[in-house]
Amino acid sequence: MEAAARILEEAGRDGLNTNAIAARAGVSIGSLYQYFPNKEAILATLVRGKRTDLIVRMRAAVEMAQDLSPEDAVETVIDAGMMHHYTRPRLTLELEAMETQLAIGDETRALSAEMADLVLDTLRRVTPAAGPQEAADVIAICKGLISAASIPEGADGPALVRRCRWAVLGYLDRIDSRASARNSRTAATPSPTIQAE
Amino acid sequence: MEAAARILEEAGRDGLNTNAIAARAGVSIGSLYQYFPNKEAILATLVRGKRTDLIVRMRAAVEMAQDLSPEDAVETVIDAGMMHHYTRPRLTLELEAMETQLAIGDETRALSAEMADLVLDTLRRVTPAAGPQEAADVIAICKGLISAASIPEGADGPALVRRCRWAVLGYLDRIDSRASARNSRTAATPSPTIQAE
DNA sequence: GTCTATATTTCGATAGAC
DNA sequence: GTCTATCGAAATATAGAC
Repeated sequence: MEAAARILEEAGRDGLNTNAIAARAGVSIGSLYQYFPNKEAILATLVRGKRTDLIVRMRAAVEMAQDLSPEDAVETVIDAGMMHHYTRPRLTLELEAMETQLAIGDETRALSAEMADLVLDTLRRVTPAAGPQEAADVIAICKGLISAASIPEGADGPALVRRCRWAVLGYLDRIDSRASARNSRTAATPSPTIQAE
Repeated sequence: MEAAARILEEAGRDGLNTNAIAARAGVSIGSLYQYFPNKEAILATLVRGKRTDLIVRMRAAVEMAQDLSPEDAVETVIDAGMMHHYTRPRLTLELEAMETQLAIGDETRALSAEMADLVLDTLRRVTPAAGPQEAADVIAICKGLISAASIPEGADGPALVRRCRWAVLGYLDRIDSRASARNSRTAATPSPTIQAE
């Protein structure tokens, strides 16, 4: 697995083939096929490993964030997702690009659901009205910001976390305004930009 | 070009090969290679066409948005980006996934710069303190939300635009709070969650 | 269990007839 | 200009020796 990961980092997904993996691992192609039935199984194992790492980080962050203020809790969770990306950025990016072509759509959906579930509790501390849709949106927002930032490899970590935090809290604020505008007309300083439909 | 686009939509990037393109276009492989030097040229042409469409839409939206309120202007620009994605969603997704492996990184960077430039004027109407970084962030946020929404093909357009709008305006609000907190200590209701560093 | 050698397929690209 | 036929490379996977 580590051989495959290194090749992905050094040569990208175009340079990843079973011969290269076997050579990099110091075994023959025949031996490789004794441990994996085919190439896709290798990639799937790699993806699952990355996903497990993500879930572990997120669970730890959610756990740790319980003692913090709601806003700092959100930041802690964001930071966990970011560290996942920046631990091995190139590998993460390549694996993410390959996921769509790996016949493991069910696992992908399950991961999304678990991720949304994990962050939802933390989000609700800031915005009680938040639901699964908002959790998914927050994840999508952070993913978008993190991916965009890692394309030119200019990874200014702290600044990126800050901007993710702003985006997430800003988004949640809007949800909040919307929810309180719906529930009472005496909501404190409802944003004038929010319009009913 | 249309043959290649259709194959991408029907079979994805794995099913896209020069033989299939020629067959779908109703010509022989030999003829295909008289119009394109190699496969990459075909893909690059496809990507450039999509990009031109995006730029055209965005320019038109920015133009049209000038008469609207700042918030509605932002929404109009967001809507243009969304319509670009949803005109041929599968094709857009596949092309986006292929961009990174196409030796046209310069054009990609140029497009990002032009996109940021295009939206910046509109953003500044809401948040004068916005700069290139914020423009890039807003694009990344919308891209993240739109991509996430199109993975399960459940494209609820109006709801998605609304959530993009919230995310963007919420993010810009934070930038605003930060800018006014920096420029004057009498800023109206600075968010208590904003901390100086 | 691991190796070498190779079968098999796929695909990008070219040659040369018409 | 378009076609058929095919080359050549690369890559997945297997057979069978040791």
